[in-house]
Amino acid sequence: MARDSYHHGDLRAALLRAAAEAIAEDGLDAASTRSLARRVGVAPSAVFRHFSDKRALMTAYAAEGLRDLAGEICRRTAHQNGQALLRARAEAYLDFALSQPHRFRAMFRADLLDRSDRELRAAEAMLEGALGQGPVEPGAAANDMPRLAQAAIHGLATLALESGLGDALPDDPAERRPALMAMLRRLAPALS
Amino acid sequence: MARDSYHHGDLRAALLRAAAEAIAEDGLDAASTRSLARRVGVAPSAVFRHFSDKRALMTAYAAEGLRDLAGEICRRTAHQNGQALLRARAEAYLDFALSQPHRFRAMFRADLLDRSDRELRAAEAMLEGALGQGPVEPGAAANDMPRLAQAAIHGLATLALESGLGDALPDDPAERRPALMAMLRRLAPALS
DNA sequence: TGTACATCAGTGAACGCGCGTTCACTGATGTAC
DNA sequence: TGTACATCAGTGAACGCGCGTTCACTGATGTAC
Repeated sequence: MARDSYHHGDLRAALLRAAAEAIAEDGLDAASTRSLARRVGVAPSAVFRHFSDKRALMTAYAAEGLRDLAGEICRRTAHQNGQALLRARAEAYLDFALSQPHRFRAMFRADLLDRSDRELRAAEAMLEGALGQGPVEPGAAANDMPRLAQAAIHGLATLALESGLGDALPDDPAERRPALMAMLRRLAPALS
Repeated sequence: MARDSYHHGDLRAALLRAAAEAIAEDGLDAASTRSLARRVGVAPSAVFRHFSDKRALMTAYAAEGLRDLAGEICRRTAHQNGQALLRARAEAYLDFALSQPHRFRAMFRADLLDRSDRELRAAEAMLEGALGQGPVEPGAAANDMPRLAQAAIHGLATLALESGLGDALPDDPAERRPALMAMLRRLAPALS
């Protein structure tokens, strides 16, 4: 991790870690290739030895986020069924968005990402998988309800982050989560 | 509209019009203060005679968008009731997002806006009003269903714009609207 | 085990860029007498 | 109606900035004999 020699060891991973830190602290604009290089203690040009361009870096960063979210959802919905499964899934999604807002935003900023990237597509598929395994009997017809549920939760999360819910949401950040969870509880039955 | 004299006439409005055009054509990054000044045919510094800073300009731009969306919703839901009202509202919201994606994004980009601006807050209230007058008997208890419905539709719109719906949505843009409307039709009953 | 050499992962300087914003200014406008 | 003057809305030059990316380079690494 520390710079033990001329060669870094794993600069690629270090840059992604730096991006995660910088973005968590100061938002997406803090993730310039130069500032990340600075953070890691490396020349600006070194970045391009590991990423073809800035977009590639952001894409890798976003893919990691999607994978993490998918993982978190799987973890928190394991051994759950029916209504409880849906609720646990939604809560995991919302918690992720609320606790890592900048990261969450980056994951859905098409303008920053390379949609054709294989790693990104795989990560998206992984998230879809985590969201898709609904409480549906195997063999039943394709069901897009999980997707609608995601849309609803995604909208709730996005609006909450961008203060798009107006006075439906308390200003105090500490009270936001409970308020959102309450809304969620009302929403969940409608989407089962 | 044309520059008929040394004084512009209504530079403020002209700048907002320029922003609308530039953003519609080339996205949010195209709305730098300098490029807007260029577009209008005015010195870069002239912008700051009408807006205290860039954020103020973007805020005015977003407020206009929110008002337009609210207006559009009102227009298309007039004389509607019950299930039809909900669907018309959702369709108006989705159509706005799909037909003016960059503009729609700007309206919900908290990082670009001054949330405390009075004009913006008024515009938000206007949109809430347009969304809030649900099919609820007057005198009934406060109902946050309209907000949940907005969240669902907002999520659908956002995910569609950012290609977050994966293969649930056709690649061909022309087929997207019908596909989304179909999803909407399935969603609407759940939210009444 | 020791040396020669190809490969790899960095360096450092430079490129051109457009940005947001400021300042002292000047030309146009409209108002008061 | 004509003139004096305050106000207003522009100009134009300059500021400092950080950005993404390129290039020829060099020092470190690991492999083959």
